[in-house]
Amino acid sequence: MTSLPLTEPLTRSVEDYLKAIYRLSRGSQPASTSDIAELLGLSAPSVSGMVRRLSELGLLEHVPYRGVVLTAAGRRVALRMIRRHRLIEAYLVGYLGYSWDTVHDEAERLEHAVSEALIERMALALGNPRFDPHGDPIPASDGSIDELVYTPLAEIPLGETAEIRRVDTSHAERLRFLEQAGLTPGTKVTVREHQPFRGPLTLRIGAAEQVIGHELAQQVLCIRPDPR
Amino acid sequence: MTSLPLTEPLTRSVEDYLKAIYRLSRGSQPASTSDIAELLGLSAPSVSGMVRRLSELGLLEHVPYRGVVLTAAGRRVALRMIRRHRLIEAYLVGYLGYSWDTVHDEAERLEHAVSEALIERMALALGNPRFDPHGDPIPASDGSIDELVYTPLAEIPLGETAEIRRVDTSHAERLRFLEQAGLTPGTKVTVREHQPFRGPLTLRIGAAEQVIGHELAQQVLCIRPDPR
DNA sequence: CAAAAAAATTAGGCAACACTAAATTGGCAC
DNA sequence: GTGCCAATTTAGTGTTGCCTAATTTTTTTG
Repeated sequence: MTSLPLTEPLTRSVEDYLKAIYRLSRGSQPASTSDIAELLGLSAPSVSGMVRRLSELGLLEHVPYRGVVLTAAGRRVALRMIRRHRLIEAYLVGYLGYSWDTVHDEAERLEHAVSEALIERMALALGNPRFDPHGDPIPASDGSIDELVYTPLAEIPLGETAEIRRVDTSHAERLRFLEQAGLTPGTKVTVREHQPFRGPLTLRIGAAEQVIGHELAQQVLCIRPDPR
Repeated sequence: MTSLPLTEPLTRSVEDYLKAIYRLSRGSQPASTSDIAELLGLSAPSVSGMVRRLSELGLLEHVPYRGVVLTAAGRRVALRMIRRHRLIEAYLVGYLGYSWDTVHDEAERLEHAVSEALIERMALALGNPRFDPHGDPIPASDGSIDELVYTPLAEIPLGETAEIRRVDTSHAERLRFLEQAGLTPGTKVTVREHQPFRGPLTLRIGAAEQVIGHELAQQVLCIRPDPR
């Protein structure tokens, strides 16, 4: 069975739902109505209604009261949106002087308006990058994506040096803090101290020391020099 | 009386209506319902309905059965959209390798999605251009625009040499023809022949000769070396 | 200037998407 | 295993923005 070309143009709303569901069902857990509502800032009944429509469109499968999983067609759309979003972010930072804490909102709107042709031109201008400014992988045009497995900075053992590869937040203030602290992809950090009970970590970054909270350190993803 | 800040975000539709009405009421003629419908590809009743809403929002004034004129607030919105559209066109041609016949559709979608900040960054990258690739003037951020008066190529007297400054169409095929014929802004052309009754013109462009129809020649706008 | 044609408006609907309030279902505690 | 709480769905509404059909107004024309 070949995948249907999916001719009808999708609305912004539909694209946002699919993207949200994709994010929520990584690990192939079904996404729950309330999680989707939470992520999109909508009421649960709105989500219920849209979920029915999307399942009628063949973009997802819905088991009532159980949750929602994307179909292949739905996943294709979601990955296309993620590709657009991340390439737009990369382009805005690379060519238009945006900082990594301000690109998200702009990309969030542009991703729905941009043509396939424009996306490919941006990709070309950037040299087909594989990661966006936050270190998030950019899906290829065929929908393939390499989700690498990283270790959260919060879980790096005391004394070890790790290299930051990805920052898993789009919250502007956090990103600004991280940048000012020097905690950006590509940087090497050593864990100097780590208070118990989800307490703060003290890091050495080059010559400087920096303290950050446990929660934030969960969102800073690293590779370890000798992985275990 | 100061101009109200107009806080509410406008929809794509509203922005398109205001842009269309602005275009139609140059020369300060009121725009008719059917002209708006024609330009936007909508039915007349749809336009009637939207016109009422827009007049309630204070964006235009409507005299029933007579037509529609933008208010200062409406004109401000229209000019902002036109600025966006033309800057986007200029940017896509200047930085992303678009040709002048393909930028229109892309800009038509992006103009609704782009932030003020992004527009200003594009303008900066381009060096605050005053004209887009078709020679259309780009309104300044304060809404000022210099609509220069040009002479259509169709009205240049026989034997005279004129310089093309602007091409008044967004029709892709026409633009492609004009480009291939060498009839782009900045080019000097001499009118060699002009058949009567809106017949074709024969032009000399550098060393080459080119015949174009009267209708198209109406859309190619020029300045005459010694105006009259 | 009256009748026909053209233009505009009103009336009545529909689809997408959001909401709140009310009903239903499922899982867990006891 | 019954009862309760949380999650979910259904019911009923509102807004935007489009449509067609019917009506009204304006313009044109013989």
